[in-house]
Amino acid sequence: MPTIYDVAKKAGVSKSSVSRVINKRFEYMRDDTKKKILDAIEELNYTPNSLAQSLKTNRTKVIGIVLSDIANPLWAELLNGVQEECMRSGYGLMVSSSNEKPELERENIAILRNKKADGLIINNTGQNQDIYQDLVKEKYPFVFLDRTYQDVQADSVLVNNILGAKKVMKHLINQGHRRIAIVLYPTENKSPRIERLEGYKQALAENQLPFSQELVKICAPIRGSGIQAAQELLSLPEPPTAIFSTHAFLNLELLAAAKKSGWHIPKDVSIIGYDDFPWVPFLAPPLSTVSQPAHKMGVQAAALIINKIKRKREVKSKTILLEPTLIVRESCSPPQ
Amino acid sequence: MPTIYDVAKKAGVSKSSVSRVINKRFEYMRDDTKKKILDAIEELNYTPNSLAQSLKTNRTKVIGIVLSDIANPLWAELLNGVQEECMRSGYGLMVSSSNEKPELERENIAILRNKKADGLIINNTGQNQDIYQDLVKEKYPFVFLDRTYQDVQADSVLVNNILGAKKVMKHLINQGHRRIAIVLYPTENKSPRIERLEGYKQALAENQLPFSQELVKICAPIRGSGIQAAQELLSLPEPPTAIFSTHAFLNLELLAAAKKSGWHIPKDVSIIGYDDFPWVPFLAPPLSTVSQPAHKMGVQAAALIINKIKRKREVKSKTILLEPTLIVRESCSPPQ
DNA sequence: ATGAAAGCGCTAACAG
DNA sequence: CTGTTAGCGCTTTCAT
Repeated sequence: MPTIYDVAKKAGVSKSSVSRVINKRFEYMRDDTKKKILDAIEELNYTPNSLAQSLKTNRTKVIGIVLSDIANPLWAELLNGVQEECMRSGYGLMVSSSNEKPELERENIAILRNKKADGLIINNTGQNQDIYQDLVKEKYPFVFLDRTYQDVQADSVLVNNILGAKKVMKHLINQGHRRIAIVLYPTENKSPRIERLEGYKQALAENQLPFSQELVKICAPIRGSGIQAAQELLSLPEPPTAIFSTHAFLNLELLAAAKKSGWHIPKDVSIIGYDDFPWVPFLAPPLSTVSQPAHKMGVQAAALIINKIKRKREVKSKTILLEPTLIVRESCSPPQ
Repeated sequence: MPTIYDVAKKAGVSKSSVSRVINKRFEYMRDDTKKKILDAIEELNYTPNSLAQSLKTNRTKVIGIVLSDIANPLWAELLNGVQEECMRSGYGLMVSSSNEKPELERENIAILRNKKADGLIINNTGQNQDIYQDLVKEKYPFVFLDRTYQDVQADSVLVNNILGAKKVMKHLINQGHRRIAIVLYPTENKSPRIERLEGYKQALAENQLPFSQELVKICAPIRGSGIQAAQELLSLPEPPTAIFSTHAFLNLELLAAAKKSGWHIPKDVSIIGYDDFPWVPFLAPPLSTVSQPAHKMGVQAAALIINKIKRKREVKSKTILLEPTLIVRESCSPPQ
């Protein structure tokens, strides 16, 4: 690989001049030297060594993202948006996944920092407050994605989960449902989970419906827990007429439970889920869901962090709150 | 951030000794100096600057992956495997997606190379032979993932697509189907597409069934083309009794066509698809599909490239061929 | 068993 | 307008 020195030699100038060309500092440069250098670069097929540049300038033009669960197809869409925006701005993207494990999140953040990512997008596990605080303290640029963390003063790109839950509840209540259950994973400081539950509660209160603890099912974060939850709900003396699923995995487990137990959806019980995907219209039955703008979230998060990297000056921390959309299909009907 | 010099000063030794500790070259080091240095590192909370290390050693401990379409959920699973293996070996992972566009693939590979990724995993678009050749010529370590490229002598991690197609065909033929259609995207040098079609043809030949061009539907790589293909097939004077879909997106479009046109699957036509996901059992009807070991593919590809990076010596290029599995559900039945 | 010194490829004062 | 110089933080001979 040719170096800046080779170019300088071939063009008959100093390295400084070549460096000026690389960095487009043409202000005081004569056109003919510029041309000589450009020609030499062309001829040698030279590209600056970004490692050397980064060492010198302390900027890598790489951002890192820590996902909580890369297996969730929502993130695939989101990653697409992030990657798009990165390319647009000439940034590279390092990806990692914590699989909801706090230790892995720590490790991933450490790796990304060690590789000198200019900034981080963090879909936090909610279990590493000290690290998030450190980042703030050291003014390491980062944004929270999809999940915020209350005691940490940082930029975030979020979807309004209270609103999402309320849209769900409004739809069900309008259909005449009065006993509505919610299934969710343990909240564990994860803001979307907390807020969806909160939206559920608020909607009940606003409609003068009683809150009943037995209709709130916290599912262990393992496969199959949603099936059991559904079965328990439907075995209640006074079972719910509708179930609000707060997670894409749980959506499927509710369908599995119905299949297993022979319930008809929506005749026996209405189901409404979270997260929409291209295959959701073809499920049995086509599921009504809350759709989140994943791609847009990705673009915005990337744009935000890149912007933050560029102008390092203290800006008041900013939250971008996107709106979810309720998509009505055939999995809900008025209760019998 | 403390540098190696700070550690040396605090420990009262030279930078060389600190470097030896960082790189675990303890052979000739007295235990007490080792301890002094370790203590200083601890105390200062020092981590070596990986940019400086990389500049010196020409290794970044980063690998890059170029996906052809990050939106396909198959890659989410695969990425998970890649990322796992990367962490295990202490490698960072840079991700990009070409969205099947050759120019984007070029650009992504260029970016990854510029960032000095030690090796590349390429899910190629099949349209950039010159670049793949360059990589080989320059001995830049890379492996092809899921798609190989015939004229390029490189390592690959693949799934046996001929076998996949044959398993599909065997299942259908055993059920009594004689007119079986295949829908696919333009082959465009993409080995899985070529091979699935090839497997289809071979299976016909081996079972003394005629090959009929009208039963092969090449769909434009845009949304909705599969719907039209299905409608054309079913409007044939002698329509197929079964359709083999070779792509996860087309699976859904066939279901959409059925829904739109009121066909019952499998009564009116049997459908069998490619790629299995957690939601496939809940589709209407539960789709029989070919399942590919995506996670395993990711792990193997990462392991292969990391291995290749480590021992640079010329090794004969290696292909790992994994087996797909046919999962039978309810979307196929003997023809009427 | 340890240190001195050169240099990876680049940028950025500072001179001139 | 352009070149000289001094590093960025590390590794690696080569001495001792």
